[in-house]
Amino acid sequence: MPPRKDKPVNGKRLPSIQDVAIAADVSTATVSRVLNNPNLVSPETAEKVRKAVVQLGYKPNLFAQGLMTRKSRVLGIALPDIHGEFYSELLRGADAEARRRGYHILVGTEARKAEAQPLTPHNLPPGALAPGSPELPERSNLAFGLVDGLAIMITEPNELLWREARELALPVVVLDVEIAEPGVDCIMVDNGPGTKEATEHLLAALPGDKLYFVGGPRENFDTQRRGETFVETLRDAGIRARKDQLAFGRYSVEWGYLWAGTLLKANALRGIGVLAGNDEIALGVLQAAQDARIKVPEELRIVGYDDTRLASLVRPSLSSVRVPMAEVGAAAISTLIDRIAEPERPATIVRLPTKLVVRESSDKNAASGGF
Amino acid sequence: MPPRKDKPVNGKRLPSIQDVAIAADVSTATVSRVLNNPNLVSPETAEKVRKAVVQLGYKPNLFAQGLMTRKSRVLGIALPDIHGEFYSELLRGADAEARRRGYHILVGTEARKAEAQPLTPHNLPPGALAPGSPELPERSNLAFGLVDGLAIMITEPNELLWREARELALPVVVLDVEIAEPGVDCIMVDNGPGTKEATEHLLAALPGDKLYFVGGPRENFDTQRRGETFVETLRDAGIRARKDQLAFGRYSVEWGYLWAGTLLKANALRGIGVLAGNDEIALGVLQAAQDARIKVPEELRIVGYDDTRLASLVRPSLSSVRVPMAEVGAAAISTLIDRIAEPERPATIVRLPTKLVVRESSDKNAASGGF
DNA sequence: ATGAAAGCGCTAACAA
DNA sequence: TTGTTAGCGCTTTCAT
Repeated sequence: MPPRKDKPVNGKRLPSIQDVAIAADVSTATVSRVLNNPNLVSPETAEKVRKAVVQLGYKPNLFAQGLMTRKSRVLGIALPDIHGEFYSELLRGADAEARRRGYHILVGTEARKAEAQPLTPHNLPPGALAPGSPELPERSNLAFGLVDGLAIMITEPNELLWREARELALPVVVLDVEIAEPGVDCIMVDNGPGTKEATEHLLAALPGDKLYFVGGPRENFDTQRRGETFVETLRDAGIRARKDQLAFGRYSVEWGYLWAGTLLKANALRGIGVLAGNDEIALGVLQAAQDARIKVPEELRIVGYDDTRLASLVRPSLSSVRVPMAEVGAAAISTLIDRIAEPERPATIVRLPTKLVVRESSDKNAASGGF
Repeated sequence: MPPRKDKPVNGKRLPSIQDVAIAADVSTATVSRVLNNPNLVSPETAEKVRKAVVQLGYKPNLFAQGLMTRKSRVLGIALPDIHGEFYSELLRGADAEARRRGYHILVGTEARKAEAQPLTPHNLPPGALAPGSPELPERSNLAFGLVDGLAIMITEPNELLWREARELALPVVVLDVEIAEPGVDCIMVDNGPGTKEATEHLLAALPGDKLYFVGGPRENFDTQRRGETFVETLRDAGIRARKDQLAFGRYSVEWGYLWAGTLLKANALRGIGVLAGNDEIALGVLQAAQDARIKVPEELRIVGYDDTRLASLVRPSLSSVRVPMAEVGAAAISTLIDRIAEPERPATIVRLPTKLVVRESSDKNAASGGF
């Protein structure tokens, strides 16, 4: 066995499997076995090797390992933007599940704009998104090559992101949009139950024509689905929603405040009920009401969405539809790992339920605060 | 040249540098050069190669690349807990800076408990933390081997985490604690200015003996430093702080509410000023005041800390000391990348300033809201 | 300017 | 049970 050439890197050379093999007086194969398939090695040899491993402080080189096994135990997760409470919860759930199963998480923010060609949200026919244009070899923004799988969240039509992900020969799970492609699992928030519950909750106190849905961006899938369910629930109650009962804007306090302002001018903010697209919008409406001395919930009932920390911290506390973001993150990772283990299994769709949490902003008898 | 063995992985085999070389009718070395040192190759050859790269959709194998170069362009970041607005801001700043400089981020939550041996926060003598005990080869919780550098945030004494990081032959930058170790850069939040400013702001309206500091955990470095500066500022104003003017608990609304409750019982909540250890604590105090019909800011002045989104969204809006978390994250990444490029340069300490943002909770004339 | 060849550190047949 | 050997896909001398 020729002696290893000593090419020190960065000052100190880390011990390689060779060093361990020499120290333990065995072959590298045996060392490898001790680390990966201990049952193939006699207890005595294994012990010898382990001692050498500890003594030298040997850590397998993950690049070499990855080169051989094509596995890194790293999962990529691409979010539209890691801003705010919302995504941080998702990331938290994802990270917890990942570490539980011995994986690591590589985060990637998807900063690019949505592309010209919109992606149809529902039941996309397989192959419809097949690579068409010969893409330029631009440096990809996710370290795709290093990850064993990829979870991508698509909240708005974004063909480019999707295509890029699909061209990879990588297990992919998609969050927030249903893709009917074999082998692609989806994790969805089922906005239905929560939205229905919230709308009915408001209907219990107010006539259907006094109810408003104030959503986020019109392109946002969740806003779309929440708006639809809102309309359906009204219809089920015998009310056909007017166009002005649905509004779309942004997921921000400002937009909620603005929207409330326009109703205020028309003297129409009193005596109505509002289902907001998220908690920030709801808060904007709430603040506008407070500034106009309109009593919440007596004169104006408000229900937010997402049930972020904000909802339970403001006064009056905000009724809100709880969206289990941490669970979404965890489910994504869990599903991804399962698919890696079993690449050919049929695509699954996980649907996580939403649920109304009633607080003061829609019911003066609701328990205050949140603690 | 013997033909490559075709061992398809996961269905499809990705093109290797060999495939490109064959397609372009050059050697693999040339392909490599085109990708890494284009100036070493004639324009015509380069063009040929590029065409083949695009046509085959070739992406270099990052494991093989890492094995050779010992670089992955991935940076690890270990946070105590990725909960809440606070860390999500940090992560956001870090991710933005990382992608700006062509790196990716691997997140790792440090879930382990603080160890028995506490880590002295300031001016630790070099070598004091040298590896002493022969650690068990437990599976490390960060994919250390895959990252080019590591940013770790240490908010409380935690020798184990530190030692583990130091044993790696990895560039390390430490957040939130000063480590006097050669080659280790530190990113610090300079609590001084903001705390001083906030305390003086309160002193302008109230006598020093009516001021209280309600901190987070006693072990938390930031809470410690904020408390100290609070005391110093009072001293500079000629007031010697009583013990009961400093309180320590947790970084939560509940703790703030609780603390205010005890003062309330003693009928001592009116007419005082409170500097809270973070915004949640401040909010707890605020809510207690509201529940007790104590007017803020007229009868009770409150200043929070961190200036999270919460501060500008509650009513009355919360004065708060702004902590530039996104900048902290960005600085950590930036410093880390600089050190990777220049491993031997002297250790630097980056200090990011804090600054008081006055809102309604401490000054009734302050502009409302935040938008 | 280009190619041949030697590994980087590891795992996995295949032998023994 | 263990060792030998052949690569994984890439970069990088060293020749040419």
